[in-house]
Order: sequence, then structure tokens, then C-alpha cells
Amino acid sequence: MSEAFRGEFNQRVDSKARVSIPAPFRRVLEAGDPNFATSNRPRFVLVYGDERRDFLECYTIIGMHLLEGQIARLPRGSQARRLLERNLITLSLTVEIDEDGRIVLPSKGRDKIALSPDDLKSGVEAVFAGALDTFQIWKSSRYDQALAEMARADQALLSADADILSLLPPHEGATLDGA
Amino acid sequence: MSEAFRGEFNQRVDSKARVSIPAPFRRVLEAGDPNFATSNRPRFVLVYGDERRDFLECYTIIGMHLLEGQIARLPRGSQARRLLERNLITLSLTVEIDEDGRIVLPSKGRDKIALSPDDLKSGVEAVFAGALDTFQIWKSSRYDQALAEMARADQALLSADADILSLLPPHEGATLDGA
DNA sequence: TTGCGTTCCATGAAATCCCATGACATCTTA
DNA sequence: TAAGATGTCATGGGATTTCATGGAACGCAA
Repeated sequence: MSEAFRGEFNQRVDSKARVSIPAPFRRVLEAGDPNFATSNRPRFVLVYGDERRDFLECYTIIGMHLLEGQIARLPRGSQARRLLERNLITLSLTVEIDEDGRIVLPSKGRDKIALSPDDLKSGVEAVFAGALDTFQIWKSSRYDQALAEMARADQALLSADADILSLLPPHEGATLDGA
Repeated sequence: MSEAFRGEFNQRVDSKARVSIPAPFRRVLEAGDPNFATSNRPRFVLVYGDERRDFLECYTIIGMHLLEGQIARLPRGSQARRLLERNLITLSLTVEIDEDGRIVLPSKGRDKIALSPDDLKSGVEAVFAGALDTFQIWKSSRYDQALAEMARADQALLSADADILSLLPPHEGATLDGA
């Protein structure tokens, strides 16, 4: 995975529910769509399952294939497999990026992140948050809210003067510092 | 880790937020980017997370992969993992060094090290500080300030006449003096 | 016709490309 | 060895392109 989704971007959602995909993400999506070379229109998969989340999770075409392969390894008819299939495959859709680098947020997706028609009329911000092999789309206000909640929990985890990297597991094999 | 970031360099940041990467660091970044041979444009990862720091931490592509591997060893969804992912992946960017050996400091990065638009207009200095497997980018004035603070703390640790190397752990294996 | 989704065009701001220069350091050559 | 040539680096400026965003035009179906 030489290309990865990194960074946090605020994008405006217009009255027609259009959003620009941040340019760096487009580069990754293009690389992750086997069909891009011919179609010139990168596509990706937008997952809106999992009730407990209030953001959309986005996979490259290739990334989703890999995930499907993993699900297929579970026993047919097992509960785990059913659940994964429903949340990641049934409750997902493929979207296409247009010439201007935008998508239209489908209505299922809008519902999930709580973008009401009123929000669209008055103009909302969405946050795109990179997470290596996927990225997330949030309604800006909810994103801030979620971060604030987590910040409180984080304080407990990490003493005031500790370095973040101290949270890493004790290493084995090759590491950064060659130990 | 045959190549390492060493030394301290002052570089001017111009009005377009461009900075030259010190040539010795470029050599290390080139060696640490598997894609450099084909692209001829070394890339690296710039981390701007961790509120408690006021500098940017820069990883080679390979170095960041190792770090990601370590994060991936933590249980999915655990708090430690979430915190690391947020600070090291979501709040980071891949940047590319141009033909002239420069990057443009992205605006999130400028914010982090407190480079205001006014600073850019009037011309600021950045400090690049080597730290073995990573290097840091500071606004020059803050760097000096941080050094002064640290110097005070160091005095407590090290009595006036002690040798700095006395802080090293007892050695094992091969050493410089063949002991 | 009216509402919805899609395509195409417009624009200002920001990012990128391309070329130029002066300071050094190294290499070459008479 | 002295002088010139060459190369790398840090830095600057202007021209060009990309990006995010807004709106108009168009087609289609209820």
C-alpha cells in the first residue's frame, strides 16, 4: 500500500449535495480503481452500514475486493459472515467522481451522516478524514463533537508529559530504532 | 537504519511557504522511499498531530510503514490504537519534494508551527532538526525557546561536572572501545 | 409543468512549474 | 599551483495549472 489516505479536509456540500473529493484522495482512488485508465472516472465504494457509526467509510475498488475476499473466507451462513455481508456489502454503494472531481452524496449517505435538506439549503461542511486504506466522511459538526468526546477519554489514557508513541506495543522484529 | 537524520539546519521559508529540504536529509529521504527510483521525486510523511507538540515530525515512507505495522498490532478499536491512528495517520500528509529540492509547507503544517501569513510575508526561518529515524521542523523562534526550556530541565538531570555519556545504559555487545 | 439529477461553464484562490541567480565547494587544466 | 570550469544548493520571481466552489443549461420522468 504505497498510496494511502492521509490528512483531514473540510469540504463544502452545496445545495445539490455535491462535494469535491480532496485532490490527494482522488489520486489514491484513481490508483485503486483498475478501471480508471479506460474510464477516466475514478469510482469507489461508500459504506453506510453499521448503525453505531455516524460517518461514511470509503474504500477503493481494490480495497473493497480485498475485504470481500476476507469475508468469503468465513463459513457460509455463519452469523459473523452474515453480519459483515449485510453491513459492508448490502449497505454500500459505488459512486463515480465526475470531471470536476466531485460526487453527489446519495440520499442514503446523507441520511447516515445526518445531512438534512435544510442543511443542504443553508450550506454545510463535510470532513474527510484519512485512515490509511479507507477514508471517512462526516458532517462537520458531528465530527467535532465526536473528537471532543474522545479527547476526554484520551486524557485518562495518557499522562500529561508522556509521548504519544509510548502507547505503541513493545516491539518485536524490525522496528524504527533497530532495537 | 544505515542512513540517519543528523544535524540542525536553518532554512528560509519564502512568501509562498516554500522551504528547501536540507540536502543531507534529502539523501536519507530518497533512500527511504521505495518509489524514488521510478518517480525521481522523493516523498515523505509529515505528521502534524499531537496538540502538545509545536513542531512537525517527518518520517521516511519506509519508516512510516514500520510505524503503521506497530500500530496495527494493537487491538482494532482499542483506545490506544485510535489515538495513535488519529495523531499519526489522520493528522499527517504525504508531501513530495520538487525538482529544486523544496516542499510547500501545507497550511495545516503552518498552523501547527505557528507560521502566520505575516510571518510568510516578512520572511521566517525554519529549523530542521535531525532525530535519527525522523526529523523535526520548527519555527526558528520557537525552537530557540524550546531549547532554552530544555536546557533548564537538563541541568537538573546532569550535575555540572558529569560527562553526558554517563547517561548511557551499561553496554552489551560490541562497543566503540571494544570492551 | 415541476422537481430532480446530470452535464457543462465560470471564477478566484492556491498550488505547481519553470527559469534565474549568487554562494560555495570541487574538479580540471594549463 | 593558480585560474577557470563545473556542480550543487538555497533562494527568488513570473507564468501556468489545478482545485474548490458556484451557477446555468439540459434532459427526464412523474
